[in-house]
Amino acid sequence: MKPMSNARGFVLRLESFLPYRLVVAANLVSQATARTYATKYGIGIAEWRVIAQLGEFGTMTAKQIGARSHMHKTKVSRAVATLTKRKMLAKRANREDKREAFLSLSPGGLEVYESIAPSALALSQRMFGEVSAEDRAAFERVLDTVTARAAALADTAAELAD
Amino acid sequence: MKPMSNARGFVLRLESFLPYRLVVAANLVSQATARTYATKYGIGIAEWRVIAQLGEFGTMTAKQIGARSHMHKTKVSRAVATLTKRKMLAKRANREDKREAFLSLSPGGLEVYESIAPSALALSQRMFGEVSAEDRAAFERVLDTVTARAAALADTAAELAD
DNA sequence: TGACATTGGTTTCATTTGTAACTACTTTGC
DNA sequence: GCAAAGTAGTTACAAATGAAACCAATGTCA
Repeated sequence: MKPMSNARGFVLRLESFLPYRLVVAANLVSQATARTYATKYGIGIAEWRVIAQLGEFGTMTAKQIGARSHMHKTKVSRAVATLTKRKMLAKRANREDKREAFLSLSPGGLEVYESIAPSALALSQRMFGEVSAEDRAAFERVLDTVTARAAALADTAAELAD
Repeated sequence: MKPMSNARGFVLRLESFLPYRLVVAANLVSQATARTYATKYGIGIAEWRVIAQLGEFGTMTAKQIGARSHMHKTKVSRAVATLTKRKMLAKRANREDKREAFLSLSPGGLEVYESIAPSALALSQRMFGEVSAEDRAAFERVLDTVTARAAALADTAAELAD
């Protein structure tokens, strides 16, 4: 199938359009990851992210989790709710500010973390293992700048939206 | 906030975990893009992708669009439906196979394409413009391998799921 | 020819998601 | 000390989404 050239002779090639390719790749990664977590551990991505944050930092408020993991606060709220229901989280009230609560992994949650984390690394290895160190470094640089730029753009676009 | 080390002394640092960073970056890009398209042209991402494909290739079936754009067939179906409702698409029956239909941009649809495409490029420029040519090349290489690997993994995970 | 499997595409249904409204609490400014 | 504004987190509601059932048409193969 050849790209046709249209009235203005202008063609946007999606195949080489970076934002598009980035999103497609991420969707596939996300899907593969989700499938693995779901089938092996019966847990969704949002839940896993909460566990991962708490596994890494020990104790956080829902707000902190949301900020660090770039998740919407309702998503965090629901993930926390289901994890609490499954006894994977410990909630401790904050005396100084009763609106928020300190969250951490329960022994059961820690167990899940300890068992998923290595398998997450293995999965990552399967996806990025072949990539050379230089390419990986470049990849990270690009991700950094793009993340920053896109975040800024998303904000300004959100303002324009009103 | 320092990462704590847990029982096994094992810590997964999400900040430097590539799949995670990839997905976060893509979400931001996707959000920025969606916001822009929505506010400026009143169109969603799925609809835009259909338009982009048809703008690039002229005439395709829904199935081809789905395959090329990595979209679920129901998503394509719905996007096509709303675009048809807005008179941006022309549907032509296939005599040889009455199940499928040939889709292409109507004059109105072409107009939309012609006006969004440059602005999409501009948006991409704003996000990737600062990236050096070498880094960009490396970035594309990594995207290629990761896309392939993740697609394979998503498939096998799907099989395991049953 | 005619049963059976397959395919392109749509629709139904349950789930997921984000927006907005809300509750409970805290901070600010007077 | 208190009204107004702001914040952490939850909930209600509507829109988006994917899995599976479905329909019509085509292919297969005996």
